[in-house]
Amino acid sequence: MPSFLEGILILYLFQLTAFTYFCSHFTIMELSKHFIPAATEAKWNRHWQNKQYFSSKPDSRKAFTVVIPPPNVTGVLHMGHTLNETVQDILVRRARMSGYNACWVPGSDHASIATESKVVQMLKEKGIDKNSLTREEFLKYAFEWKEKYGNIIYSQIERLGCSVDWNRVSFTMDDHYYKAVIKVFVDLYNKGLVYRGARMINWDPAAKTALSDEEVEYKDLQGTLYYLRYELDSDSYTAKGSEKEYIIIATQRPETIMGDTAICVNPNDERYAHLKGAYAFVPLINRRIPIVFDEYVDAAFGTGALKVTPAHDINDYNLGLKHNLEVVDTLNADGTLSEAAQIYVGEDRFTARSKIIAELTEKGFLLKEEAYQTRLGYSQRSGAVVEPRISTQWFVKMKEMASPALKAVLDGDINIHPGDKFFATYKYWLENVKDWCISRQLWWGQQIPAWYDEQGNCYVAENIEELHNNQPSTTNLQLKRDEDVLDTWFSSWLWPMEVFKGITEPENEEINYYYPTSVLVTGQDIIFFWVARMIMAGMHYKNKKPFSDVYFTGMVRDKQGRKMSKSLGNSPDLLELIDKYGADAVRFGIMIASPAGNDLLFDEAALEQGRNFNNKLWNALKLLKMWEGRKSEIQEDSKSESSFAVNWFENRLNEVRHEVDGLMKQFRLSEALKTIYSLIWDDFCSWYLEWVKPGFDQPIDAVVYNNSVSFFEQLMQLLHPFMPFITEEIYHLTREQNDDLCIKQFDTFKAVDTVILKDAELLKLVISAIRDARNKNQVKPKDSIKLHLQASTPETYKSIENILTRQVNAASITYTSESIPNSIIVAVEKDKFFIETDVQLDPAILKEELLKDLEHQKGFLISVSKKLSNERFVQNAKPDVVELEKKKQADAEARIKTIEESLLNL
RNA sequence: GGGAGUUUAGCUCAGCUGGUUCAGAGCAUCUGCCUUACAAGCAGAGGGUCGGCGGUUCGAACCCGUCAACUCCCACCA
Repeated sequence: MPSFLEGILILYLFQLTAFTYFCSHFTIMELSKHFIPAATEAKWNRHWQNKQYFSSKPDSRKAFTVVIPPPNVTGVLHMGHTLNETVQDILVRRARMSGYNACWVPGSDHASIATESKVVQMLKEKGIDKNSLTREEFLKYAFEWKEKYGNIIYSQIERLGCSVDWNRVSFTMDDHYYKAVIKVFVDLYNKGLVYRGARMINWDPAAKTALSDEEVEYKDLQGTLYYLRYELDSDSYTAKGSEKEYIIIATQRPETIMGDTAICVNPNDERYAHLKGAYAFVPLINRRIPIVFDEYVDAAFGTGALKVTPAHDINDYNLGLKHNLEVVDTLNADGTLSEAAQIYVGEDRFTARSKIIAELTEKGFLLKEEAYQTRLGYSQRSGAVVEPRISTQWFVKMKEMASPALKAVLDGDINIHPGDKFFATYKYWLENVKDWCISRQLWWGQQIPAWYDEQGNCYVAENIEELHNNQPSTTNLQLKRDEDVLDTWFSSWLWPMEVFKGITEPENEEINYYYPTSVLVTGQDIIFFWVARMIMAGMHYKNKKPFSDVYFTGMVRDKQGRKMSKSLGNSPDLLELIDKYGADAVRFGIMIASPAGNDLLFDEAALEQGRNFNNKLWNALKLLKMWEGRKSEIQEDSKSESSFAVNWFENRLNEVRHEVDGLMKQFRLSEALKTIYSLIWDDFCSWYLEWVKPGFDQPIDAVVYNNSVSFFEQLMQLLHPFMPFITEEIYHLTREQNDDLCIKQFDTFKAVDTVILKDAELLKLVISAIRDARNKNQVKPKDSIKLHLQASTPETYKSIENILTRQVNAASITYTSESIPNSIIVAVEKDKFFIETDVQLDPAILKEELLKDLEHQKGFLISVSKKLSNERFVQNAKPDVVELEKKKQADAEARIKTIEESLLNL
C-alpha cells in the first residue's frame, strides 16, 4: 500500500501528465498573456550560435562587411554604443537576409591611456606603485586586467542580439595586429612620413604623457588676468625721465614668469617705441630679458606688452623661434616646478601659482587683478589640465596622407550620411591638418621600434634582429630601446584592414574578399580621431577606401538634453534595461526616434512603446493560434467574403516592402522602423485581422487562415533586423518551420495593384467616418444600425460591403437614391451614408455637425475658386495641377449641395 | 574670431523637385469602451500664425535676405 507521500507523488505525476497533454493539444494555453523576452533571447542566441549563422567565410556571394568600432577594452557599453551596435546589426541582418555574405567583425581597442590609468589605479589600491614595477611586470597586470574586464562588453553585445562573427573577435594588441602596427610605423619612417623631433606638444601631467591635438578638450572658464610690472634696465636704453621705469604685462599664469625670456610689443606701438634694445628684469628671480618687437602682439589687448615664455605656450614658442630666444622649461613632467624655475621648486603648478601671487603682491609687483573669460585645455583621458610643453616626440606627416583621403570623399567614392552635414567639417580638417603626435609615454600599447646608441643616434626597424641584419654595424653598439608606445589611434586606423590581416599578409584571400568594407557606423565625435585616419591608412596601404558609406549616429542625451555621463548619473545600465524591457524593446526604443546624425533624447517611454509592440505581436500570434484550431476543413473557393481583405493586404505588404527598401537604401532606419510598425499595428492588426476575423465560434476559411499566417511570417521577416528575438520566436510558433528566420531570404518584389489599395483606403475612411458619427450621436457600439448608401459608383462597394457592415455593426446595407429621414448623415468623398437607428437622435447634434462641415467646405471652395479665377495661375501652373484644382472645385460644390439637402431634411 | 547645423502640435520628429484637403506621425492628453488576441488594449476626438520680419513667385513650411534663440565643430590674444 502506498504511503501518504507516495500517494501525493502519484497524484502529482498524474497532474503533470494531464497538464502536459493539455498543453500540447491546446497551444493557446501555452502562450502567456504577455510576451516574456528573457528566456526567448537566451534560447535564440544559443541556437543561432550553434548553427554558426553569423560566421562568415569567403564564397561566391557578394560580401557585406562591417567592422565594429572597437569599444575600449575596459569599458562597459553605454547608450551611445547601444545605438551604434543596433544600427550595425540592423544593416548586417538585413544584408544577410538579402543574399549577401554578411560579415560583422567584433573586437575591442586597447585604449592605451584610459586602460593604463585604470590599471595604475587598481595597482595603487593594492598598494603597488607603478614605478616600482618593471615594464614586463606591469604589462602582466594589464593583460590580466584586460582578460578580466574585456569580456564584459562582448557579453553585452551578445545580449543586445548583435549578429557578429564570434570567430573573428579582434583586439588591437593581438600578436598579428601588434606586428602590423610596428610594420606600418617602420614603413612610414622609411618613407619619411614618420619623424622624430622636438616640438611643442600637449602634455598630460597626470598621465605624464604627450597627447595629440585631438585629445585635448577645451572648456570655457572664468579666469583671472594679473597685471605685473617688470622693472626696466635703465642702462639698456634712454629713459624718458629720471624716474625708474616699468613695463606692465598681463598674464593668466604668473607661475610661468620664471620661464620668461623676453617681453614682446608691437613695433607700431608708440608707447614702447623708445624701448628698442632695452632689457627688463623678471620679478622675483631678476633674470634680464630683452624687449622684442613683433606684429603678432595686439596693442589693444591688456597693456600691449606680452611676456614671452617659449617653453609653456605655443605662440610664445613660435615667437621664440623667430627671435631666437632662450627656452627655459620651468615644469617637470608631473606638473611641478623644475629646478629651472629657481623658486618653489617641486611645488605643484597650481599651488605655486597662489604662492607666487602672494609674493608678487607683497613685493609690489602685482598691480591689479581682472576677471577674465578664458579657455583651458583638458586631457580627454585623464581630465588633467594640459600643459603645452616642448618635448621630443614622434610625429606623422599628415599633408601627404590627407590629400587622397580628401579626394575619396570629394569624389563621392565614400558617402557620408546623413547628407553633407559633416562634409564641410571633414574637408576643413583635412585641408588644415597638422602633424600627428603619435608617441605616448606609457607602457600599455605597441612599443615604438626605435633604438638609440650612446651618442643618441636613432635606428628604426621592426625588431632588433632585423636592425642588426639591415645595419650590421649596429651589432656592436650599446643600444637602448625607445620606452614609449604609440597612440591608440595609430593602431585603430588600421582596423578595417588588419582584422583581415591586410597589413601583415597583404594579399590574403580574406582581405581581398572583405575589403573595402561596406559601411562604417560610428559617432560623429571621432570623425578626425578615427574616420579620417582610417581613410588615410586605407588609401595609403590598399589604395582603396576602407568603406563605401559612413553612417554617423548622433549623441545620446538624456530627456533634458544633457550629455550622458557617469558623473551626472544619467546613463542607464544597458543590461538592466534589457532585463526590464527585453532586448528587442531596447532596440526598438533607441531606434524609433533617432534619425541619422541627430542627437537622440533618450527616454524610457520609448522602450515602453517597444515592449508594448512586442506584446501586440505576441497577441496577434495568439489570435492566429486560436484560429488554427477553427480552420474549416472544406477548402472553399477563394471567393470568400474575406478575399478582398487578403488581396488588399498582399498588395499593401508589397507596397510597404518597396517603401522600406527605399528608406533603408538612404539609411533612414528610424523611418523604416516607423513604417513597419504602422504596417503591423495599423494595417495588419487593426484593419486586416479585424476584416477577416470570423464571428464568435465560427470557423475560418482555410485559405484565409493560411494567407494570414503567411502574411504574419512575412511581417516578422521584415521586422527581424530591428527586433530579432521575438520575430524568430514567433516565426517558429506560427507553424512547423524547417529554417530559421535570421537567414531566410527575402522574396523578390511583386508589382502592386494600386486600385485595390485605393479601395481599401476608401473603406477605412468610410468605417472611421461612420464610427465617428455613431460616437458623436451616442449610438453605443452594441446598438445595431441599418445603413443606407447613396453612392456615385455603387460597384465600388459591392466587394467591401460585408466588411463594412461588420466593422460598423450594421444589420443591413441597402443602396438608395433617396434621402432617409431621421437618420445620421455621413458624407465621404462624393458618397452619402444614412444611418438608421432606434436610438433617439438629437437633431441639434446632427445639425451642428452638418453646419460645421458646410462651413469648412464653403471656405475651401472659396479658396479653390479664387485660385482658378486667377489668370496667372491658370496660365503658369502645370496643366495637371490646374486639372486637380478644377476637380477639387467640382467635388466641393457637390459636397455642399449634399449637405444643404440634408439640412433641409432635418 | 571662423564654420556648420537646428527652430513645424505639450514632447520627439517626418514633410523629397515650391502645387493632391499639406500642415503630418508617434508619444502624451481628452471622450467612450474590461467587445472572447491584446487595458502593455480597442474605437474615436481635440491640439500648430511651420522662430520673427521682409522679399521672390500665380502659389512658400520648402527658395532668397535679415534678425533672434539653441546646438555642435574648428581656432586659441597673453
